Parts: sequence; structure tokens; C-alpha cells
Amino acid sequence: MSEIFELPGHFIRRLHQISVQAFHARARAAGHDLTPVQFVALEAVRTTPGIDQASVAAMIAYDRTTIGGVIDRLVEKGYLKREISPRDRRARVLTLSAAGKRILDEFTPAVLALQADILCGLTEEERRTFLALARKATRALHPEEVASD
Amino acid sequence: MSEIFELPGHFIRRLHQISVQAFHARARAAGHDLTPVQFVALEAVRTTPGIDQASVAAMIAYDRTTIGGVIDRLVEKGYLKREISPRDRRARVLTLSAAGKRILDEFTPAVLALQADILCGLTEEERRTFLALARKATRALHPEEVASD
DNA sequence: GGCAAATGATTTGTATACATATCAAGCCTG
DNA sequence: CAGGCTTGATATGTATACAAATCATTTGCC
Repeated sequence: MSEIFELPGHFIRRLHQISVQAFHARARAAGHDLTPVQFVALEAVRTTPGIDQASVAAMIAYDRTTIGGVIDRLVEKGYLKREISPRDRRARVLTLSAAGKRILDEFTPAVLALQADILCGLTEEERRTFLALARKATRALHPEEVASD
Repeated sequence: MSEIFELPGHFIRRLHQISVQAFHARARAAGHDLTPVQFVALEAVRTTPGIDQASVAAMIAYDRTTIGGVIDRLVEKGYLKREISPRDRRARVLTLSAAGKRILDEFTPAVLALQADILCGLTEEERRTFLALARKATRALHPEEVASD
């Protein structure tokens, strides 16, 4: 078999795919239609109400254009309110709606539980090691983002 | 900061994003226009000439619809030949063209080197540990695929 | 041999993902 | 305070990703 299929890039892609599928499975089971990106965008607004789109993109390391579309759909679904900033008429200020708050509260436990689905092939200790290494590799390249906790 | 940003799913997404960006950077530097998926699809055909699209999808764990489009673009670029199988008129038999062979040969060293770009925040030993855990987590869920080496 | 189930591929529709270009508004320096 | 640079957002175009439906063919089972 080709060595290409044994490289980090290949397994990272597969893990991402597994992770997204696990999310969709949990969402479907809970009767929600959130995607992983939509969920994390809502979470960004929850932690920083009144944040603008560009700052959401920076916080979760997404492309601005992508976030524009994601926010569009969240506004359409009624989970987010988008208003022109009084301080900067270019910016769109985002806040959670009541429905947005509700779906976040309802779904967050499932998202926490889902992490074990992704790494179900690993022991508890291996999961901790994996998480620490994944975190270190990511932070090495982007130390500033979602800064210190 | 929200705990959501400290979960495996978040770091896996970030690593995938970093991995794809590293690929594009190397491709651009080499003057090629291959994407990660296109590269791995070519590699699948190289290891199994005459493979059909569904088998490519199974080998690299992709959706059939996605692979259809990927193959379309590779055929358009002249890297793959697609012919109707003489054994099964539904299936499309894939083979590398001379240009496809050439670009694979030329670009494979960069793809191997690129793996270190992704995990440049880790030591050699940490990279090995990470790879082993990523592999184990993936294989636990899909033991059959790209089977034993 | 014939018909139902399975399978390879494509079509359609939605949602990322991101590069590039454009527009509007704020800033900054001379 | 004016012109230039920067920045928030949107528009456009390409490429994944995948669900669901459809079509053609083949297989399997009686």
C-alpha cells in the first residue's frame, strides 16, 4: 500500500471527516440542524456578545467570506441578530436571539459528549496525549488565536 | 475562554485547515495546481491502475459524488484517462496519463516533506506519537480501509 | 431465463472553504 | 483636512463534502 496513506495529512483529514460526521449524527439525534461551523460561530457570539463578523472569523480561525455565509444562515434560522454597529457603520454587530441561546444550551452537552465518539479507539490516557499534542501543534503555528484561557 | 475551543474536534479542524494550507503552499511553490484530494486520487490510481471511481472513493474514504467531480477535473487537466469498463458498462476505468505520472513523480517528494510543516510545533518523538494515535483512532472506526500495508 | 435487489455513476441541492475583487467607511499622516 | 491606506463586508468563482434521487447495468435468486 502507498506510503501516502500513512502520512499525518491523511489521518488528519480522516479524523476531521469522522469528527464532522459524529457532529451531524448527534445533531440529527437531537433533532437540530446545526453544523459544526454554525455551532462554533454561535459559541463565539455567546462568549463575546456584540462581536462583529471579522472578529468571529479571527476567533475561530475562519475565512471572512465563509463566516459571512455561515452568519447568513444563522440569521435566517433565527439564532442570531445582525445589526449595523453604531460605532462603525461598516461592521455588523452580532447577538444571540432567545432561540440561539436555547439551542446552544440544549446542544452543548451533546457536543462535549461527542468528543469521546471521535476518539473512541483510544484509551483515556491516549486521548489526553492526543489532545495535548494536537493543541501544541496548532498553537505553535497560531499562538495568538483564542488566546490564553 | 470557552471550553468548546479546547476540544479535540476544534483542534482536529484546525490541523486539517493547516494541513490543507500547507499543501496549497507547496503546490504553489512547485508551480502545480493540484489539491490534496486530487493528489491522493491520482495516487490511488497509481497504486491500482484500472480502478473504477467507486473503488477510489472506498480506498481513500471519500464520498462517491465528491470523487466524481474530482475525477472530472483530473481528466480535464489531462492527468487521468477515464474509459468505460469492458467488464461492467456502468463502471469507468481510470488510468494515469503520462502527464499524470509526471506530476505525481515530481510532486510526491514535496508532499512527504510537507508533513513536517504541519507538525513543526512538535519534536520528532511527539510527531511519531501523534501519528500513531491518529492512526489508531482512525483505524478503530474503519479497520478495513487502505487495509494492511 | 426473468425479475428484484444491488451497484456504478450522475444530477440536484446545501454547506463549507478560500482566493480575488469590489465597495463603503474609518484611520492616519502630512 | 485631504488623499492614501486600512479594514468590515459582500460578490464572484472554484473546489471540496455529502445527502437524496435517478438512471443504467449487473447480479443473484428462484
